[in-house]
Amino acid sequence: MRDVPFARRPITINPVNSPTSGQCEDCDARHVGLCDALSDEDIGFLARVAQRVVIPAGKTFIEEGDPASHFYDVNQGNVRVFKSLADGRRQVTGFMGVGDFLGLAVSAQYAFSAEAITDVNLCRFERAPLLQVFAEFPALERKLLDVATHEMVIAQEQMLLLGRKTAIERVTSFLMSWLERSEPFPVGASKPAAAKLSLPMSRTDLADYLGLTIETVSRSFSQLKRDGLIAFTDVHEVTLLKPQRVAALTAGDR
Amino acid sequence: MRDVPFARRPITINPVNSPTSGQCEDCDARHVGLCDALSDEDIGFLARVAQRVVIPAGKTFIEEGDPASHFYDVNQGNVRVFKSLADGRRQVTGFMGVGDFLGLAVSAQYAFSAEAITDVNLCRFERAPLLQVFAEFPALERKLLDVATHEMVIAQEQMLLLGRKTAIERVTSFLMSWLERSEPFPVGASKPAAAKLSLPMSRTDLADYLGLTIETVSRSFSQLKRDGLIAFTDVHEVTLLKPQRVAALTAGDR
DNA sequence: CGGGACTTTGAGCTTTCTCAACGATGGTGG
DNA sequence: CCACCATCGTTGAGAAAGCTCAAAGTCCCG
Repeated sequence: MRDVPFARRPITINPVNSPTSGQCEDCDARHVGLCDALSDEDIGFLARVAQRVVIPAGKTFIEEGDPASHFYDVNQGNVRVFKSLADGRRQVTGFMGVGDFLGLAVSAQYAFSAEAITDVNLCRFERAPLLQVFAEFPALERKLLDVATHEMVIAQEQMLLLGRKTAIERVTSFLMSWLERSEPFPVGASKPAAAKLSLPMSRTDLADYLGLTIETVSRSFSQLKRDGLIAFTDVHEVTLLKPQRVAALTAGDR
Repeated sequence: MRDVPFARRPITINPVNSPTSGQCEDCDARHVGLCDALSDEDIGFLARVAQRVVIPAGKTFIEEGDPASHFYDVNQGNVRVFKSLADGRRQVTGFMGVGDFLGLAVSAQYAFSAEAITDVNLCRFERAPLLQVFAEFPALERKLLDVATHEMVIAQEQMLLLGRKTAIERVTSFLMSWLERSEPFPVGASKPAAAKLSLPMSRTDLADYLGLTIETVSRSFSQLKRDGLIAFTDVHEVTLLKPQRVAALTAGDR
């Protein structure tokens, strides 16, 4: 399912948008991100202007420079957001998951591209109708400001990583932040034990996210393996054997 | 005036905050950024909760990790925003100027530090009162969302620079983006002639912004000088002799 | 079982960094 | 008013981290 190369599966659009909130009940993103700002009574007004969209793995659904006609909210799966240079160099600016909001743009064009890493379920919103809902529910706009602010904090952290950290620091920093995202609530456990993580993205994605080459990413992983800090069960599944020692290599903020 | 090293001049606070809009009339930031969202009639309600603050060059006025008690709006001068690692490595995440808004934070602590590059005039807002004004004037909150979104676009561009561009590309990219900021309205002139730019920040600031060392920044400038693309009248004043040829070196977006 | 895509490992190279010295500039005090 | 000193910026030479190129290994599917 994941990463079916050049899948020919078409984008699926579910046009059934009842004004009831029924369709949101079983959504993984119901209580995170934007949607969390609305009560069960109000969520229907947002759902009414939403289109459920399924994007097959590998598919580009936002193209840098294209008219910024839609907003997206991720319900399921993982997305890479990136910018490219004319000669093909690429910078992944973030990996988006459940509850993340995509497509914020001041200008009329998207400033970035977005591709499905895994098969992805999205809610797609047209610009104008969504802005109308915002006008009716200020809580949405406030939430969006929170989201944007939080993204800014993450972006600054990433600039620090890209501008000033070594390869090993970048890789371990990524592992720890990905761990945090995977386990929003690390219950108890002052001495965190081993943690298994799924890494849906390719080494290329990772390299382009960390400002490295795939070879350097691979060598960094190998070094961490040799040192007994991590172990791979699968290329896309890593276990942090010594999370604290991994964390110690991240060169965290002062 | 600029860069008085370790100035002992104290922070000046002007407590006179009349509820009239009078004090905003001659402010350089009146019609940019946040304040631009309010009419002359309404601006007084914002001014009422503002404190005018003067920060001497070199002074840190936001410290990473401190309680995020205030917001700031730059009225005059330049500010560097940065994050640091425990061992002193520093990443400047942005240079802020007139009309820029500072201090957005989701968490209770600032995620970054801010220092005055030149002497700086700020409007300082306490958290709670400002949020109240936001509640009364939704246009402010919307504007803030625009601002945050725009900052996100700039941050993504900077990640691309830090992760994927060469030294010369970083320096020329910086020059062109600084040029854009200095001349928000490049009237006419399809063939832009030479443009003189003020670079208030130090080479260290620049290096920490571009993810380079000061030596590499210096060498890049020297190369551009040798090639006849730029010329320095002063260390902090550069003239782009061939803006288009400089632009050609930036490896812009595809 | 074979082929293609992805990942890992190795060897040599390039860009940028580090260390060092020199030069310029501006503020201060004699 | 000028000389000195501290700070900042420039230039050079050698070192190193990470990149490029190459080849071998792995895994998933058909």
